[in-house]
Amino acid sequence: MSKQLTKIQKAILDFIIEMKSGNGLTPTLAEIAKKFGYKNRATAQQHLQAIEKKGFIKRSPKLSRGIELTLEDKFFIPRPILGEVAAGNPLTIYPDAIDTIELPTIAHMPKDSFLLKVKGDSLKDAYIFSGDIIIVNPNMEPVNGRFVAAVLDDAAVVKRFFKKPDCIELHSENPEYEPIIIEREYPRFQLVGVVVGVYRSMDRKVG
Amino acid sequence: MSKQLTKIQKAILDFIIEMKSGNGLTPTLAEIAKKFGYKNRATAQQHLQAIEKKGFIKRSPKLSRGIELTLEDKFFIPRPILGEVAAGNPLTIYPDAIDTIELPTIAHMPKDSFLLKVKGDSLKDAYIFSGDIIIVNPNMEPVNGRFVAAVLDDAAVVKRFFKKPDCIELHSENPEYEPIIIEREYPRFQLVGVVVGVYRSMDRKVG
DNA sequence: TAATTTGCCATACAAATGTATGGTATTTAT
DNA sequence: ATAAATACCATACATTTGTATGGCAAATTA
Repeated sequence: MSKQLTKIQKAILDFIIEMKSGNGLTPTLAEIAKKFGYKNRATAQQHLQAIEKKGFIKRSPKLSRGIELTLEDKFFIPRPILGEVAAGNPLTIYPDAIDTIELPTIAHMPKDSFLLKVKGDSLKDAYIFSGDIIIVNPNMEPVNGRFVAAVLDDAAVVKRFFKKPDCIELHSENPEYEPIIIEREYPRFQLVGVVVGVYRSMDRKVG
Repeated sequence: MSKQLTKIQKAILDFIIEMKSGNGLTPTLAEIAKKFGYKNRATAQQHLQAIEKKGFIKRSPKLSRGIELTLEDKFFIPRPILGEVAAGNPLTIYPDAIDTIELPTIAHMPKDSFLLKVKGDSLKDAYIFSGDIIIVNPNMEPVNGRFVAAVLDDAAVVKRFFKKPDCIELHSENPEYEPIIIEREYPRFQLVGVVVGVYRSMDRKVG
């Protein structure tokens, strides 16, 4: 493998990854320069040359936003995990990312969705296991029977959503857990989003 | 919802999606014009204006490659699945896509990776279930114990890989299935790639 | 029929973009 | 101690890019 990146080079690479993960666009030289307070694009350009020389990116000459992440050939882009959830024993959601998972680019998420890492086996009846990553979309209308992530008394849970005429019910897959019933105007409940997918990295031993 | 797209407008939108799915970059006006044989960018620009007016894209003014797919928040992008695999009863791999999966957002598909759809419950002991999508990386060196996809007598299988001094063994997770032993130079065996991840869309009812 | 939309052309322009070259100071390696 | 890499600056240039304007023929809609 090539040499290591310097601190600044790594920061720039992180910015590129962040941009790409965010809006899908790789930054231009000007955007990099602005982000890091450079007074001209040449500085950014020289950093990119160094990063490319070390093999972390590949640039298409003359192509705007033409930075390719060599990392992507390894298929993974690091993404922050916002918290851990357990359907049975809710865990606290952390304000900042508690961990980073490398999600394959193919499992890219809708712009404003986020990731939660499942802890414990309380979702195993839904075929979701400890260590799996769930993708949560906060801008999706929940439909009865779908899995949703919700915050309840400052803890995060993942359960099936059912809207009843006068309340909302959150069901566990495991019948041993009683459904949680949310009365109208329950102040300490907030729906976070709909679970749109599950991803499991296979580089660890499963089973 | 807005009006429908014309044939040409749809073709341009498809091209944008194709570009974004391919290298992650949304095309410039010049690239669209070139693709469709226009002699200037203005024509492409006018089509984009029409497409935007109908609500299918949103453009960031002055930003190069600044086309956003409005679809992103609402819909999912279809992607080809190259075949079906079942660890127990191998199925034939098809030359063309047999189906499509709807992956969240315009996922950037790494160039040489591909998807296989799992059929049957023979991988259930590995926590992979019927309907799950496995992501296969053909350019990765298999390590003992990892799951690999392989073609054996024109059928695809997914099994754990073990390299022994004089042969290769493919193990099922389910002990009822006998390990497949590949002698050296077995002509009808070809390793396809390493399973790097599993993705499960949650828009269907699981469990 | 008249009005609008569609689909293309040409030209023009300011801003953005990638690139090249040369310079300076500091840090790191040899 | 000398060389190389690092991290910034400044300036300059050809292309690329998004945008605007005007024109024209065909198809669609009112």
